[in-house]
Amino acid sequence: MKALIIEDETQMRRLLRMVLESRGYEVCEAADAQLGLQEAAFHRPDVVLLDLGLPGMSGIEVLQRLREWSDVPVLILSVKDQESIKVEALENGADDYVTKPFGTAELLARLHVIQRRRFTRQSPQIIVGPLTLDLLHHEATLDAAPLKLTPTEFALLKVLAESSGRIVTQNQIMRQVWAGQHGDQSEGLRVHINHLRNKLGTSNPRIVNEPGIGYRLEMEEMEPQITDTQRKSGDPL
Amino acid sequence: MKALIIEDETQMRRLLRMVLESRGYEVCEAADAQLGLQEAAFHRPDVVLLDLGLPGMSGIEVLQRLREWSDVPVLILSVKDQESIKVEALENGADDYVTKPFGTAELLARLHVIQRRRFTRQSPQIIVGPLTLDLLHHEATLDAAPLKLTPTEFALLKVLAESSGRIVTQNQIMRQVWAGQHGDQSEGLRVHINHLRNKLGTSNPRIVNEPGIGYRLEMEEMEPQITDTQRKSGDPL
DNA sequence: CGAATTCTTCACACTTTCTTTACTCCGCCG
DNA sequence: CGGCGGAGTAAAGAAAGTGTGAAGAATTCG
Repeated sequence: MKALIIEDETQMRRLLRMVLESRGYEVCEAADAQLGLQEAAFHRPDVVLLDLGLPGMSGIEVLQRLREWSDVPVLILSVKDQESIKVEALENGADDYVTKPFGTAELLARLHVIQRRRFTRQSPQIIVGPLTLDLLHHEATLDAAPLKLTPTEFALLKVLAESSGRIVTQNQIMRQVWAGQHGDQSEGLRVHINHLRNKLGTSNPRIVNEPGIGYRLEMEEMEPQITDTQRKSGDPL
Repeated sequence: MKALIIEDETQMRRLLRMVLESRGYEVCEAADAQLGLQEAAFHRPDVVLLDLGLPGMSGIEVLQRLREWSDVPVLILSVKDQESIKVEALENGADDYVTKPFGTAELLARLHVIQRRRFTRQSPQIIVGPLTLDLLHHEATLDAAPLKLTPTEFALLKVLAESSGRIVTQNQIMRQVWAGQHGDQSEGLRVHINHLRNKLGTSNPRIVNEPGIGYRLEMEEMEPQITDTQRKSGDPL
């Protein structure tokens, strides 16, 4: 996943690059509007971060030029918090708008959102936080980095992600992943769960075990709203 | 611009016709699968709206029959919202998918997109790095040097190049390259992949295999992707 | 018709993935 | 404490998928 940063301040460019690369993006930079358009044409990024306060050509104009030939998602960065400028940028085809200074969490979240919006027009996907499963192409990405999954692992993760947050019983998993052949118990399942956990890493969407029942794909760090109604309703199986 | 509606419910047909005609489409209708294929052959529409829930022949089968001789953009209509059905339709050559009930605005927007995509896709050539496929003349060049490809090899490379960088399922390849004939599995595919790899040489656009899934035409070096190695949860931000 | 090209089929070595096995860990309950 | 059942982990064997060369069919073309 390639990201292009169009930003004149070196300091800010370096910060953005670090943030993005830590999430698996391939980053290229441009220090002014002219270079930015060239880089966009050459590298064909999957997302553009555009500063409005560029010297020379205005950010809005860059956006207009870009939109003449590209539909790449564009996230606007600016110190200006005026509504009129937001509106102008969005009307010219920007996908979202972040005001400096901003938190890296917010930046990444908004990046996620705009990429998701673009992508879901293309092919059916299952999205759980930073995890994305492209069912048509059998591709999985975590943050912006591709995840290399075997067919069984993909099918397994798909089952978990389809009902993410809820428990999936071992029987359900066995039936959906190993359709057709039944009879043998969940012996190999634990192994594949283990492989998946390793590939998913220790953070974000985690596969948690509900002893005696099955597994659940859960996001931490989200709103920790613990309600009684939130808990699993009777799963009769 | 002619549109063909293949839909059994009279109510829905009337609605679609109204929506489309209000936008200047020339509309013809078919109430079942058999008629739909006849109409498609006779009127040669520029876009087809196909309901999956037809009596008799399944929508998927209509799509397959249609794809044996036509590249017309097809927009699937269905009440079913299951991901697997979406995938099946898209793998069989559908261009997009709308779930009933839908807003007319969304319908028209998606129609726009798939027609534009067809046109740009049928633009004379596909370019992937140093590789160029001239679809009109069935010629391929690599680094300005002509590539001598057999018809099958060209079709195969075309499928891969059309979604370059992404995985193309073996099913997708089989259906697009050996359209019409079904039944035999990917036996000869491996041989042609091999031939293509030899002709492409060892350098830039490479055909990489995703075991159990399919193939992908990729450029440049892959960034270190996440495999079995553990990821760190601590983000240095 | 014959020759060249192209496609398919097959055999076999090789790689990746899946399953099986064996062991460990942890919480539970007597 | 110590056995028990469910789960996590690692490694080895089994299975499935893939790469490759060559030979025979099918096709095209002169």
